[in-house]
Amino acid sequence: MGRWEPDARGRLSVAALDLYLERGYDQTTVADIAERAGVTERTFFRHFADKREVLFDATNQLQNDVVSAVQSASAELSPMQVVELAMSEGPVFLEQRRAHASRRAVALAATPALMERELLKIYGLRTAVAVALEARGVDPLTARVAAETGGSCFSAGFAQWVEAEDDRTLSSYIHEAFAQLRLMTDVPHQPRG
Amino acid sequence: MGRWEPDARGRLSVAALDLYLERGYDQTTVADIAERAGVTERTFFRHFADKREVLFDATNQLQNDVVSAVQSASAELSPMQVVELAMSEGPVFLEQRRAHASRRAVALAATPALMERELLKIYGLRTAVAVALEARGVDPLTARVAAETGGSCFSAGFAQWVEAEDDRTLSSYIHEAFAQLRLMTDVPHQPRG
DNA sequence: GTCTATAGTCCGATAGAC
DNA sequence: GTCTATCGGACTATAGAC
Repeated sequence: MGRWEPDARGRLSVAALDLYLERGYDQTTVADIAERAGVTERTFFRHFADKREVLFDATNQLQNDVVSAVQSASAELSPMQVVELAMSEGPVFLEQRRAHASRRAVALAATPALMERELLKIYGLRTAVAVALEARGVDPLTARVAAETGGSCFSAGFAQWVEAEDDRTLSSYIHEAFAQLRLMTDVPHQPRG
Repeated sequence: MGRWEPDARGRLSVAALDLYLERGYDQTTVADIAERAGVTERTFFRHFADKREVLFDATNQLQNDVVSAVQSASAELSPMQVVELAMSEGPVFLEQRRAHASRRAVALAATPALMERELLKIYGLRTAVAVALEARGVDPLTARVAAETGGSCFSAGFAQWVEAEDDRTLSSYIHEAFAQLRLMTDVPHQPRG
């Protein structure tokens, strides 16, 4: 056993979310978070670049998993099918963390500064998916639109999952959003090739 | 003529973009911007809430115009058609400002802090469009997916417009993104209702 | 227009694990 | 010895309070 309690990073993340919910993001100082986690302010900034990043460890993992899913998807699938598969199978590790995701969503909805960071992360995810599609030989415009709209379906599904109080999986909500998108773009007035 | 040069707000916006491009966002202080605009630091914060907001006057106007277009669209159009119309006709005032939009895009791409704010604004736009669709009687999930994916097509089209060096309109790029989306979701393996 | 709190950076010091 | 995680203090700039 070392000089310090292990997992300072994890304690900082927990303390930060709790405090953001208890008293609000603006009313929480980095010193408050560090104190509750039993470390100093300086340690906080060695683990996290800023006061927002402390809530985004899982989001960073999400991007890795989704991109991996794109890369390992069958070559026979269309770009949109690849995106639907990756966006629904990549985040399986979140299925067991719905309560935490829900509390986190409350903090994000209450704080524009946190929502900004969330949106930047999702934007990074969309961009990474577009790059991964291009690496499969998909042309740039198709890759961009597939990644963008796929990200939209992920966001819409995720938002419904954290708000709902049933037992449905995140994956099922994401598939539902994709299905809704197919229905909506399949309107009678639109000509098809 | 008053005691001060008119349009301090406009001068601050121009000075900020120029400085962000010249020396970078992080290397530019609010004092620098105020000095170049011929006002005090205090005046900057009276016009803009923070150092990022100074680049987003046009984005705020964009939301108003797009929402108005949704509200005044024909009742016979499908939700997706309403969104395509609003997303392509709302931003007509940008057509004459491509050079500025392009310079601004360079600053955003180089600065995550500015990109965060841009994404928050676009998120606000999507949300406002979803609300406007619901006010037309569209069910919430349909409204959300339509607004999300419509926003994606706007972003994809806008990104291509600022990067391109041809004479095509922003509107045409946005329509192209919507057309691409229709093609992509219209794949043979997908069952249709 | 002045004052202040706090975010975030940079310098280095310390102590255990290997 | 090297590597890695902690801590201390000084410092600038943002942003809000008075």
